[in-house]
Amino acid sequence: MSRSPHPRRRATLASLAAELKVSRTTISNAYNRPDQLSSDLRDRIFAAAKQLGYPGPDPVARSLRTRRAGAVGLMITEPLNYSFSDPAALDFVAGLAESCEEAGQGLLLVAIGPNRSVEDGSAAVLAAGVDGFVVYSASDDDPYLPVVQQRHLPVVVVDQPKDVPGLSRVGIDDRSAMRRLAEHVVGLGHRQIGLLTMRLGMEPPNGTVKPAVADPQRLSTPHFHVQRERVNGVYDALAAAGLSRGSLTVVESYEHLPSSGGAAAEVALNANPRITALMCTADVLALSAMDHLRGRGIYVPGQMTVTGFDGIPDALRRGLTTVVQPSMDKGRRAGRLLHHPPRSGLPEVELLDTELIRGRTSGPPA
Amino acid sequence: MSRSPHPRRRATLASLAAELKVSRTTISNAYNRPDQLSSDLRDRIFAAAKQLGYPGPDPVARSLRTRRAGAVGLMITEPLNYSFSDPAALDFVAGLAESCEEAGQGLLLVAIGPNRSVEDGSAAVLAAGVDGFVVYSASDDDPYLPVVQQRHLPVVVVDQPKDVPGLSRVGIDDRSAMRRLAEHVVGLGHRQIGLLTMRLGMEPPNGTVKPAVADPQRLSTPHFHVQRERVNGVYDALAAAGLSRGSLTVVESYEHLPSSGGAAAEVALNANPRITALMCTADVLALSAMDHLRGRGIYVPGQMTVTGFDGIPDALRRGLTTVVQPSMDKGRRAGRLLHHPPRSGLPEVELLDTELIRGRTSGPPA
DNA sequence: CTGAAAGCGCTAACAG
DNA sequence: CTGTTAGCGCTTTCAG
Repeated sequence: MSRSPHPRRRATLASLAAELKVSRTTISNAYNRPDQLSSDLRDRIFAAAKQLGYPGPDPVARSLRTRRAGAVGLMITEPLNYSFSDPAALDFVAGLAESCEEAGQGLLLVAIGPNRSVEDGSAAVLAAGVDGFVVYSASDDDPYLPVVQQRHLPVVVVDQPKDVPGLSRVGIDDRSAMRRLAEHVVGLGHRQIGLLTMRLGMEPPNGTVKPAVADPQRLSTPHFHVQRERVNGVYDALAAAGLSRGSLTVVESYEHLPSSGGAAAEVALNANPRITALMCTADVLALSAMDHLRGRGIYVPGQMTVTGFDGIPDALRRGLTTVVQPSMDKGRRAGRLLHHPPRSGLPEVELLDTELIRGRTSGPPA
Repeated sequence: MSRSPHPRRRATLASLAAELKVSRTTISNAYNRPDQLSSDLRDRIFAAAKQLGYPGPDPVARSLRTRRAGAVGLMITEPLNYSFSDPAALDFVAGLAESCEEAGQGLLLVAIGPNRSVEDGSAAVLAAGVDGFVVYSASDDDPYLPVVQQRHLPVVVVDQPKDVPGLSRVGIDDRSAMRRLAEHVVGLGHRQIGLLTMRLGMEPPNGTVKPAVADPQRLSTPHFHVQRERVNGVYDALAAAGLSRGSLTVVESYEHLPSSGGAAAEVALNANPRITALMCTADVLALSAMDHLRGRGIYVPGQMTVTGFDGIPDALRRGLTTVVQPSMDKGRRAGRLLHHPPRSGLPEVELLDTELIRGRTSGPPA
C-alpha cells in the first residue's frame, strides 16, 4: 500500500518538510549540516526522501542561493577530437579533471567548434553556469576571450595567449626549452634544419590548409604564441651559434591530422633537400614524420635527425629526442589556481619545468 | 567622467532596470525577446549594460526560473586519460559535444575516478546542474548508475550496461559484428585462435592487473557487457563452424596501456603456441599486438593473422582487418536522444550499423 | 535542536 | 511595447 514513488509534482525540500511536518531548515540541515539535528530525525528524513523520490537539494536552486555554481568551465576553441588528438592535451584535461574532483567541482566543457557563429559561441560562454574559466591554448585574437572576461569570473589561461592583463596563466618557457633542444641539434653539427610547426594562425596561410613553408610575414602574425615562441627558440640557438636564419626552413602544418607530420616533412625536404635535421614543435608531428621517413627509406638518426616536443608516451617509447613538459600537472595547477586563488588577489603566472630528453633519434649529420 | 566600470556590488538585471528607470521585464526582454521592444531601447539597454559591466542574465538564476539547466552530464567512471586514450571514445565525446553545441547545451563532465569514495562520486552526480545524463560505457554493476537514476532526469546509456529498464541506449550489435569478423577468420582456415579483450570486470582477475588467460568463471561474471558480447560472438562463429570452445584462448588485458596489446599477445602465444590468429576486441589492442609481433619477427599476415575492432584512423591506415563502428555518430545520437526525446516518452534503443573491413592483416594460416 | 522570515536573480503570465 | 505580480527551490541569519 505504499504511495506512488513518483507523484505528479516533483518532490522538493518544501514538500518533504510538509510531509514530515518539520521546517524546511531542518531538511536543509539534514543534507548540509548533519550535526545540527538528531541522527534519528535525519534518518527519518532520508527515509521519507527515498520514499518520495526526492534526490536531495536541487543543484540549481542551491547554486543560486549560495552563489556558487560548483563547476569550472573549460573553454576550447577547436573541435574536440582535434584538440584531443594530442595526448598532451588529453593529459592536461585529465589533470584539470583531477583537481576539480578534489575540489568537489564539476567540469563544464565549453567547446566552440569552427562552424558556429561567434554569436552562438558567445552565448555558450555567457550561459555557462560556472565559478570560473580555464581557457586552453587560445589564439591571441580569440574572439571568445573578451566574452569570458566580461563575466567577471576568475580566469586561468593555459599556455596562450600570453600577457593578457589581469589573467593568471600556467605554462612553460617554450622559448628557452626549444632553444636548449635546438642547441643540442646544432651542437651535433646540423647546419640545414627543417622546423615543422602546428598552425601559426587561426586562418590558413595563403588560403591553403596543406603544409607550406612559412614566410617571415606569417611568422610575425600575432596568433599562436606558443608556436611562435618555439620557432624563436630555434632562431635563438642558431644566432648563438653564428648561423643565419636562412639555415632554418619552417613549415607550417595547418591541419592536425595523424599524417600531418609526414606531409610537412615532405614539404620541408622538397624546399631544402640539404636538410639533415627535422625539428618538430610537437611529438605527434615528429612521430608522423618518422613514419614518413621510414616509408621513404630514410634512416633515423643515421640519415636524418628528428626531434619533437611534449614528451607524450608514444614518443618516449620510441626513443624520440624531445622536451618533456608536465601536461597533466598543467591541468592540476590550472584547477588549483581557480579553486584556491592566490591570497594576494593578483594574477599569477606559473611556469612549469621541462626536461630535455636526448633520445635515439638525434645524431650527427651524415 | 564615466563611472567606475565595476561597482562594488555586481550588476544585476534589477539594478540595470533601476538605472534606466524601466521595468525588469523590459531588460529581460532585451536579452530574450528582442522583438518585444524597440530596437532603440534595446540598444540603450545594451549600452548601459556594457557600461555597468553587466554580462547578461545570470545563468544560474535563469536556470532556476526556466527549470532548464542548459547542460547535459556525461558520466564516465574511469580516469579520463584512461577512457580517452582510446580514439573511439574520443570520437564519441566529439560527437556528443557537437550535438550539444547544436542544441545550445553545455556538456558537463562527471568523471569519477577510482580513487574517490562512492559517497564523493554520488555527491558529484547529485550536484550536477544538468537536464539529463549520458552514461558512457559503464559496468553492469556501476555504483553510480542508481544515483543517476535517482535524479529522475532523462538518461541515455552508451554501449553498456544493457537492458537497464527504462533507460534509452545507443550502441551496436557487438555480438553479431564480432561473429561476422570471426567467421571471416575461421573461413580463412584458422583453428587455434587467440582473443585479446579489454577488462572484463571492475576488479582485476585473481588480483593481478597483468594480462592473463580468462577462465570460464571470469567470462561469466556480470560486468562489462560489451566485451562479453564480443567474446560470445567469436564463440558463436566457432560453434557454427563446428569448432570447440577449446580452440579459443581468451586473454584479458585489465589495464589499458599503449603496450597492453603486445603484453596480452605474448600471454596468449605462450598459453597456446599453436595460435595462428589473434583477434582483439579493440583496435588499440590489435595495433599494439602488431608492434609486438614485429619485434618478435613474426610476420603479419603471413605468420599471424591479426584483427581489431572499432575502426580508428590509425587502424584503417595500417590496413587492419577490423569492424568499423560509427563512434562519433554514437555521440551525436546520444545527444539527440536527450535533446529531442522520442515523442512516445518510452525509452528507445538505437543500434547503429557496423562494417567489416577485410584489411591486409588477415590471411590463411601458415 | 527547530522554525520564521528574507531573499539569491531571473522569467512568465497577465494587464495595461 | 511596457510594467506588476508571483514565484522557481533553496540556504541562512536570527530567535526560540
